[in-house]
Amino acid sequence: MTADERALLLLGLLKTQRSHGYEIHDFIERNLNRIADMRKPTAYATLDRLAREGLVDVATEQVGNRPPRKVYTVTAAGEARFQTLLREGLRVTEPIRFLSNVTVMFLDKLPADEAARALRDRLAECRRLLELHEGAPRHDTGLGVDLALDHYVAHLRAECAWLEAAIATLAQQGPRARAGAGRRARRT
Amino acid sequence: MTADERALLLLGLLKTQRSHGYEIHDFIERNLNRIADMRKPTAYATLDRLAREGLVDVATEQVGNRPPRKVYTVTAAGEARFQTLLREGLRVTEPIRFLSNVTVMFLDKLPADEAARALRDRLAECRRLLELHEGAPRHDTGLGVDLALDHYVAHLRAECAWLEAAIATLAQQGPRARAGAGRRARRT
DNA sequence: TTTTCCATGTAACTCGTTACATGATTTC
DNA sequence: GAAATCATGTAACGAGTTACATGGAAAA
Repeated sequence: MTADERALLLLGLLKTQRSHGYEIHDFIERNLNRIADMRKPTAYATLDRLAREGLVDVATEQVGNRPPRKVYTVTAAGEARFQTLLREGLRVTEPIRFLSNVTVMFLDKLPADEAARALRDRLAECRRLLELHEGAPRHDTGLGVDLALDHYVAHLRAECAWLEAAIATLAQQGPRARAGAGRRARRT
Repeated sequence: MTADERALLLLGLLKTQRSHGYEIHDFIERNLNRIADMRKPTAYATLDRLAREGLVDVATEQVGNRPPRKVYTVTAAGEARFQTLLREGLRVTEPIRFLSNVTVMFLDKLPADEAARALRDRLAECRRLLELHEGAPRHDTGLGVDLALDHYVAHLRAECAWLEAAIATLAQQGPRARAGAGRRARRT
């Protein structure tokens, strides 16, 4: 998980609901453990950084005799940054890796047509790679390497299939439900 | 890529063919770029570490007027470590991630029955996770999070399918072709 | 002639993790 | 009374990346 992915994640969560370090870290650990993973000091440090960059506002709140909380709210600049990071996330292509789960989880925060275009681009790229590797001549590098390439191709196929489904889903839901409709469960 | 994965990768490659830093890094960059990714200083540093730990032997060789090469060979200890690392790699389960590509590429270096058992275990775990997430009640966390979980499930499915195929492949090839049969192409 | 290749590294920098610190409060 | 929860961090450590250094040879 890169620094940008962390910023994207925290901004996205805070956008939906203002929160403080302890709670947001807890939420990620409990509900998003299959999608993301962030240690506590990293969460606090990232929030701090976001505040220094003016992407979030801080307000100290006291509840009963509990330790005071630093509650963060996304600023206009933060909102803008979120949009940028989300768009950048859609362009990232690293060897081995596919679309970042963090990017995916905020796809509905993008205008439907833009998300659709980005996903179609990824799909095209994905299919290109698939063609490239599916029938590709294997260097005589051993059965294990072949299995590893199969492994790669298998996940490439999964990515393609998911992209197709995601495009369809967004096409249905996108035009109706507008961005910002996401609510996340908090025991609060 | 963890330090263990790097050690596994280099030991595995050196096992097949003795080599030096420049060549081995070049090989990874050219032929394994979909499976692994290692910077040059990291490659050199790792080789150095392996040497200090007695897992490889070093021999300086001169070819013509070229800069001298430090050619590495796997020792008995290195062979043992390779086996350990490979077995450990099969047990690693991290959130988000699946079987490491580096582990996969050396699967044929394991006794067929042991590899089969490990893969069947992974398959069981994979199916368990799939059941857990496939029809799982989605917290009301927004369309994007749903897509991210779909994404996870899609790759989980791919992993299951690949595991089944890999088990079948190893069952056919394993008993006949013995370990150490891997050859990798070098322009040398 | 300039660029790229061969071949090995060092140094500085960035960054994240682990472990620790603090202190009140609630639960077992 | 002990342990876990709430809440925020600091400090030390380890580890990897980028940029830089060196220097001859071959290719463009």
